[in-house]
Amino acid sequence: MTSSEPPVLLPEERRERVLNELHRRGTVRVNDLADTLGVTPITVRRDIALLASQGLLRRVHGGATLRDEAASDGGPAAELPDSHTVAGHAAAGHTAVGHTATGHTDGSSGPNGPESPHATVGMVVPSLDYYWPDVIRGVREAAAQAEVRIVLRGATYEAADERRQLDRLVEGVGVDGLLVAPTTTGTEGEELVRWLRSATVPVVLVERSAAIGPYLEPMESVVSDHELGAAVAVRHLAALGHHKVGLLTTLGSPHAPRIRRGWRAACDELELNHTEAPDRETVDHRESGWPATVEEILDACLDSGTTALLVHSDPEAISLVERCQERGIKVPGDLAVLAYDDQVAALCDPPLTAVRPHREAIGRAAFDLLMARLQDPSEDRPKHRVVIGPQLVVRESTAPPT
Amino acid sequence: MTSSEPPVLLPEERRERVLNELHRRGTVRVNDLADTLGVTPITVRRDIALLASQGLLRRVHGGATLRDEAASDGGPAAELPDSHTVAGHAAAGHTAVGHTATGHTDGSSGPNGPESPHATVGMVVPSLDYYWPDVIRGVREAAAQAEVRIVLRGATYEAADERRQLDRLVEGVGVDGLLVAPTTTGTEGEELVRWLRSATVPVVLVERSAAIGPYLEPMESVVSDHELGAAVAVRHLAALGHHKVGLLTTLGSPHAPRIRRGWRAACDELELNHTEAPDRETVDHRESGWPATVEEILDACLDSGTTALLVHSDPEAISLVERCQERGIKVPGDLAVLAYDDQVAALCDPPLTAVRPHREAIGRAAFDLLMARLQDPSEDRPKHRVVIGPQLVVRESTAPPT
DNA sequence: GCCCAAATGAACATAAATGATCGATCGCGA
DNA sequence: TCGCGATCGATCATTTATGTTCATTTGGGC
Repeated sequence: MTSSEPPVLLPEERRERVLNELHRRGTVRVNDLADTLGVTPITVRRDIALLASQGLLRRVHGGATLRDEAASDGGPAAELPDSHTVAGHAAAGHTAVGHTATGHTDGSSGPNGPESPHATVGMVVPSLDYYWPDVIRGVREAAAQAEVRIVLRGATYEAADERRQLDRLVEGVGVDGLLVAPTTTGTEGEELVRWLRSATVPVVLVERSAAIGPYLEPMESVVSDHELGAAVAVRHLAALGHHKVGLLTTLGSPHAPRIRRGWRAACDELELNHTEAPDRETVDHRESGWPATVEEILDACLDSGTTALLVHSDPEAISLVERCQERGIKVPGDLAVLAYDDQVAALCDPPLTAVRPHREAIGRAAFDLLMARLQDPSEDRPKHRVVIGPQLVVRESTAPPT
Repeated sequence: MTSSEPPVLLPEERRERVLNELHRRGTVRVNDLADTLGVTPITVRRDIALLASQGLLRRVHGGATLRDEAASDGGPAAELPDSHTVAGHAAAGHTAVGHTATGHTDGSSGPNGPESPHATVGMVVPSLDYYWPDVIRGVREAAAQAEVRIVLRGATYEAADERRQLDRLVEGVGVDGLLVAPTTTGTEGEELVRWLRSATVPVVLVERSAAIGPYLEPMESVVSDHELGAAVAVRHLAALGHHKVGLLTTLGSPHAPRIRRGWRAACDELELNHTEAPDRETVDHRESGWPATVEEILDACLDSGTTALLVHSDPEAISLVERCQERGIKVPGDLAVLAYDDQVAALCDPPLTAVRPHREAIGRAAFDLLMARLQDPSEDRPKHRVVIGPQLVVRESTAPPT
């Protein structure tokens, strides 16, 4: 939060943020928004009225809600084709037989599943732009096959926020299960994990893992094997003849520690002399400190004779490659660059070799795991964890050192 | 977590919750809701009245119920198709509870013909008595649901043998996929792994893992988390107050290294003084050297003041407990014994606390994984690995040290 | 510099939401 | 069937959100 900043937003931007907030939270209230956006309630109300007239949300007393529901069962409803939908992904391919997800987890009273023949699954991810859309797509595809409804919420990277979302999904929307990529660090993160553990519906962690209980048993989860991904990257570079492979990760990324571990293990195993190779955690490429950091790193590479660099997050890798070219460092001639994520790595000028966590498969596997759990919620079914191997996509930014 | 949260809900949200609660429970009471939602009963009543006027529920004295009959109320919704035909096998209790996985049934060929050749899956396990029958049962149950045929072969613990079995299954029987628990050690083991890697049909390893290819990518597998199992055992013993926890594993068991790793890690983490605690690998309890080994170990425990022992494989644990009693060492009074496997641990005289890898779940998961792979055999589907957490079954052989 | 239009805020009247009170009803057990 | 306690409904008071109208500010063209 910590708002109270009046950086004169364009009205358009402001409305955008209203929608954004709405899609994150599910509901917004006028006064909160007024506070957050630094305008008076009147203005917010006008914004909401405008957006409502465009059918982008539903006005209610005190704020606005996503306009679906309408009559949760009244009629076929189904009137909004838009809403949140990730475009593209035409070739769904898989015809496949659907699941039969009829998890009615209520367990008590309700004699027969009264409403909703199909389950509803809540999903909370830290952001709705980078990385997660593909995961979401995987979930959506699997859910569509199983005829399960997905209720998506984006959170900030703040545990308190996520906790609120989850509460609302379980208590308010009444989901049958949760797919969550929570913040697990910090005090609030721990509390969040505790909340998840005692949640009344099954939970599957996505790209996160956490251990709980008296014996630190892991929760059910689906994760990419980032250790392996980094190791594969290093082995690829080593096979090309590089002897020094540096690492650069973004501060605060939940994946960074695992990537670093894999990188280190592989370097050790292959006896690459990485003691002198750069190993840095940097700010995000949008931060002001980024350009200076890049310079430092490139200097460090040149000084130490490092000929290859594994860079976590495509944008940073691309930005770094651009800077290389400005400084006359040839990629891959002088410095092989390998991006970790493969979100946009292909779009770089020399297209970047990249490690790609298969985000879609992660979503799909997470959904499958949750369905299996809904089908057998008993304690007797042991905790399953699924680990998915990333893939190495070789492009042009890696080559033998010259 | 109910109640204790009056964070000004939007009226709309509140009504939504009322509906959710109603759908979940079948009935709601005014006072309960008032309590839960943090408003007065009057407000709840008004909400219910409103929702009733929309035909979303039926008012009754004291609360509301789902409106079952088509009451032809004057509301906008008139009547709704109440045909909630719960899809497929709904509750059905247990009895071969359905896994879901992605749609399986027929393998790669036909879309979903009810008839048509159902897939055939070959399965090779090292033995048909200890440990594996339960795994096989899990596979069989899952296969029965998917209407897939299982061709089972038991091999000895010799790689050459297994290789021959596999060849015959693929070439002769013509299976569509393989579930294998191969011997991965030794020269022939490596060769076997290489054979598996280049097999013409998808392979899922069961309780084994192996890395292959230029970048040592893991093969698809389903394994128990034996590290975790051992760690849980240690934590249990530590929680009881033991400060020295010994370990005893059987020579040649493929699980032993992982168990040892988990044991060591947990001991380190909990700062148990295991440097002096016995850590032994022994021959099988049927070997002639066994009795002498037991004596040695018991002596070592007594000498070092070790009060708890984790024993891999139930038979060894049972035999050891018998010998304890002969020597007058009380279990659990003088020595807490924890068996790893829980095959027959319950049958011991003081029934043994044990770590139980859920063998049936392993079989089921392996089958599901293979089916998912058959459905999408493309390289694009990344390698999945499933890790299943063992369960701790507390019985009478563990207690605080006296 | 002037004027227009969009955007915003202020003030005031209105509507909605909520809670309290009290008499009327309902449900259930004696 | 009677009676008692729990519920309910109607009305009123209070608080909060909204709609409307009018004034002020902002940003451009001309």
